[in-house]
Amino acid sequence: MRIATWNVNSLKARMPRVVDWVTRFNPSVLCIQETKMASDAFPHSDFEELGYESVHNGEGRWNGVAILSKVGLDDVSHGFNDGKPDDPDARIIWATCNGVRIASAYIPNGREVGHDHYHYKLEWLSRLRSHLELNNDPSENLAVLGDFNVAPEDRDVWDIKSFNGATHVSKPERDAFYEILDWGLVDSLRYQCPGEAGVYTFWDYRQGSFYKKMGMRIDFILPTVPMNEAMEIIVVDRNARKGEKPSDHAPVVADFSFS
DNA sequence: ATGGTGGCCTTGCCA
Repeated sequence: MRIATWNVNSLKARMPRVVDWVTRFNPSVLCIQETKMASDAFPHSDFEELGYESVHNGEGRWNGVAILSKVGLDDVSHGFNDGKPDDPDARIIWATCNGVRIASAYIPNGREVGHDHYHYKLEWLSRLRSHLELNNDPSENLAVLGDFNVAPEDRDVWDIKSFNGATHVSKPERDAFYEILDWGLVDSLRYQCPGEAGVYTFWDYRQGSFYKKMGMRIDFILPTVPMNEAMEIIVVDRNARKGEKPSDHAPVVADFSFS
């Protein structure tokens, strides 16, 4: 079972790249973030032609998350089931594919430390942890995939000194990220590459960041401990950041073999 | 060189 996540930064603008990537990598499940697309505009039929069922939680101009699957797409839900008011943004969608509970998540950016949006980000991460506690079990096959907008360690950014006082690396954000892992999820790329630095999933469009290797590792595949045991390989396809009209994020893709 | 890009549509805001 091949599972992937990709923040496409507008599915409308990225559709040719997404179709090309899906055709070549043939994932069983692809989690997409930042569709920036209204619900009625989602190209379900184009994905159906490629062999995928699809579900989308969209709002239009911003955010928007989707799951494509070749291996079933059941028990779909949007947002959090935690007894609190609905999240106003379309930032997470859940489905069960081949017996694996999957989430495609786009965590708020935060904008600036101390900004209202930063507090919303911390609250959002806390709600994700609560949702998992209330609705799931860490012994099941489950994976949260997506753009977390958090770099958990200093080596997950190109130069920590450039991030003094910045979002994505602040202690409250990192603590909130590790609170989610502490429920029973594994940073699977870090697990496979415990000694690596310079493995990134995002490079800003500005400043020629990609060519200068000024990246950040902020997109993750986070399986439960038992599911992580079934992982065979995980890679970042940084080739997807090259060429014509790339997203500013690269896909992360992992293979799992369930006995 | 004190800005750089890209995407959306609210031609400013967001990342």
